Amino acid sequence: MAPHDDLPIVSPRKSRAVDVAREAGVSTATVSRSFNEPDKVLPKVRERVMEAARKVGWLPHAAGSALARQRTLLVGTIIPTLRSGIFANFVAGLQERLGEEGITLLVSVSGNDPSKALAEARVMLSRGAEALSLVGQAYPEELFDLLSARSVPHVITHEFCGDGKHPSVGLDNREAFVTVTQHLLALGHRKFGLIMPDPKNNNRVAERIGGVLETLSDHGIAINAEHQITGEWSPQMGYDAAVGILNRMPPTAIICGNDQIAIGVLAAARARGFHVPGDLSVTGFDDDPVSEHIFPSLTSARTDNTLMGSLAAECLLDQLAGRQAKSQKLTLLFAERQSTSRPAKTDLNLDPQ
Amino acid sequence: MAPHDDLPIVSPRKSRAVDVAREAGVSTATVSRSFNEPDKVLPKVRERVMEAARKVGWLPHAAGSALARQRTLLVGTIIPTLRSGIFANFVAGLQERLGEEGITLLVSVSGNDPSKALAEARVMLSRGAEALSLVGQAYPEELFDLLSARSVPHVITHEFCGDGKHPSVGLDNREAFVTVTQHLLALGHRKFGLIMPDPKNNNRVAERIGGVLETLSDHGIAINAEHQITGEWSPQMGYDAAVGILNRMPPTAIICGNDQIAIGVLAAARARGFHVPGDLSVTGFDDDPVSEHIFPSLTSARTDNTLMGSLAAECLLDQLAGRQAKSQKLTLLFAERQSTSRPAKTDLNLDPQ
DNA sequence: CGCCCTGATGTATGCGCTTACATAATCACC
DNA sequence: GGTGATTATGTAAGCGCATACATCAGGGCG
Repeated sequence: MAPHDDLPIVSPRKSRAVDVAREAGVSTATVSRSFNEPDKVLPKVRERVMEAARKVGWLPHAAGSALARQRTLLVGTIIPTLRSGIFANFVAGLQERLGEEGITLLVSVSGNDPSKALAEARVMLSRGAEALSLVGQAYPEELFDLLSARSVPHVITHEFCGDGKHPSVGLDNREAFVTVTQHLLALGHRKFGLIMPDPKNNNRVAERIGGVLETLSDHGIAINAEHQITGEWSPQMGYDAAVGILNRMPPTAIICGNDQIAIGVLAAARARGFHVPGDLSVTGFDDDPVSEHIFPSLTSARTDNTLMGSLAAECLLDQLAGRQAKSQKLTLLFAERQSTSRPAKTDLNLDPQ
Repeated sequence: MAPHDDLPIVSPRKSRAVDVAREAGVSTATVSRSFNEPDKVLPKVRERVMEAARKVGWLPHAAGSALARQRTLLVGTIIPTLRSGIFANFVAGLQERLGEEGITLLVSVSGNDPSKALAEARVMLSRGAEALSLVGQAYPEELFDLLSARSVPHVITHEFCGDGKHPSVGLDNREAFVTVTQHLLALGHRKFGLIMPDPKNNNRVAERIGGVLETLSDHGIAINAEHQITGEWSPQMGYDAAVGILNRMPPTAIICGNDQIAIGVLAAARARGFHVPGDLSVTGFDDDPVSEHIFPSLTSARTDNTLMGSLAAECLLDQLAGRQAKSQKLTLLFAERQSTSRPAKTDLNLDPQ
């Protein structure tokens, strides 16, 4: 036997459509049709093909298919991080909806770094992503140029952009924090602390901070500089920030950028002997599943991130199908709980009402 | 001008390597080399190529590349859900490490459904995944057949399999809950409640339950059937389960499958007037970042899931490079906090020590 | 000055699949 | 039973890229 006989001794080369075709006694065209347009092939033949495919262990290879069909059935999403329920739920919603259409989702994380996001976008386009979902709009212009040059459908999420420059699905972040702030104002608070994530490269957070400050300013209230803290968020960061804030001239309410921070604040209040909500009201955001069950339970607000994911998917699917993209403004779900109440003493509260 | 002139009026077809080649006055081979083996091409020429690529907006198309190169640089992971910090962190770790090697991660969720997992695995192989990361081993034999038939490297995570049937990276789940149980036994508890996720199709949870029951049994202790509850976990489930358990003949300690459940249990205890840890000790698992900051802070244990992700990546990279795969048993990080203490009254505690 | 070697580039084939088109087979109907 | 319509299948040409091999240009050296 010649040594170059094509006996698959060493590495049994992965099978290809032609192997299935041979096995089933048909042409590769029929194999392809059996999988992609089953009703264009005689049931008897189709079954023979399926059986042959099973026998030789064949799975169609997407690369070949993508090339021939000019269609990858790939969609990409770029998110700041997976380490947050917000984005994890969002991705889950996105993936579930896209999966229903046989589309595979490519996920990549940019850590809120615009240039990393641009690089990731390049990778995704190179991989053949047919559409992209982006969190916010804080990206280099070049990214959008890339998309429009190739007319790649995209959607901005976690942010509702009224201007309509891009289709978007998300919350009005400013409005959301206006709501939170007004809740506290209505309870009678006049002296505030604010602990937020870093607004750098994060327009959503910037909007939220803007919403708080503007609303307070409308009521003639300013936040003392040392009562306003931003940074890399975590419960510990909330704790540390709150300790600083409560140290001197403490406010009667602290608005937190999310529940993780707020839970740290609650711990700090406890450690410093502040009673919540008697001495201090605290609000979170995102409404973590545990926030309802901790003590004191946390006043918070959220939007349905899974829904946001599926709406984003819908928006991309619409565009891929040549339909008009719908932007959607999601509603805020506000949950008032034990961590907020009227301030115990009204201090210098001169509000004439 | 003839109407069929190749003027890109309507749809400016995405550019291909040949367009770049023409623009730069070289062949497609040189274009390819400029991108993949830059030092095999004269700097002057390479720059000309890069400039041309920029000009015509060309990105290499992965499908063509994959086909020609017989290499997709794609790796897949199948996880039960993204809606859990455990898996989100794991995926993040996995992706970070693979990304360093220029490998794109394909993520899909199976919801602990073995047949869904099999389907997802098929999709991933079809997409050209060169290796797979799987949570646990509770999959149809067919899935592993698929992998071994094509000799696709894989790794089992979130579970350490001593048997060495598959490379694995994870915790010894039984041992972990033995540790938790022994902690409570050492404190003097003799009457236990157990609230766990559903062990169906989830060997990790089954092992954990086994670890608890076996350890107790070694001490001659059995858990009352109505003090042992499993189900779809959430803080609310923990709350409901605990209300049931605390209703009659309450135990002095409740072991929970994770922190979310435990936080629900804490809420139930509060609602029923049980003081934690005086009247009731509670343990969680996974050590959620908030668990240290809530009141009472929660005794919990965890493993480093991001590390697990990067070790899993390493294991796959080793196999892809033809090196030996290393299984790794991760260490348990146990955190004793306020939610556990000696039981207030020793009840019927007859332990002679 | 010619030879050979090295390094840069080009030519052309094939990766695995889909699909337009060609062909063959079947059927209805007069 | 012949004709045209209809349906089932086959043939073959790419999809965009990488790369083995061929070619060509220099350069070193005798």
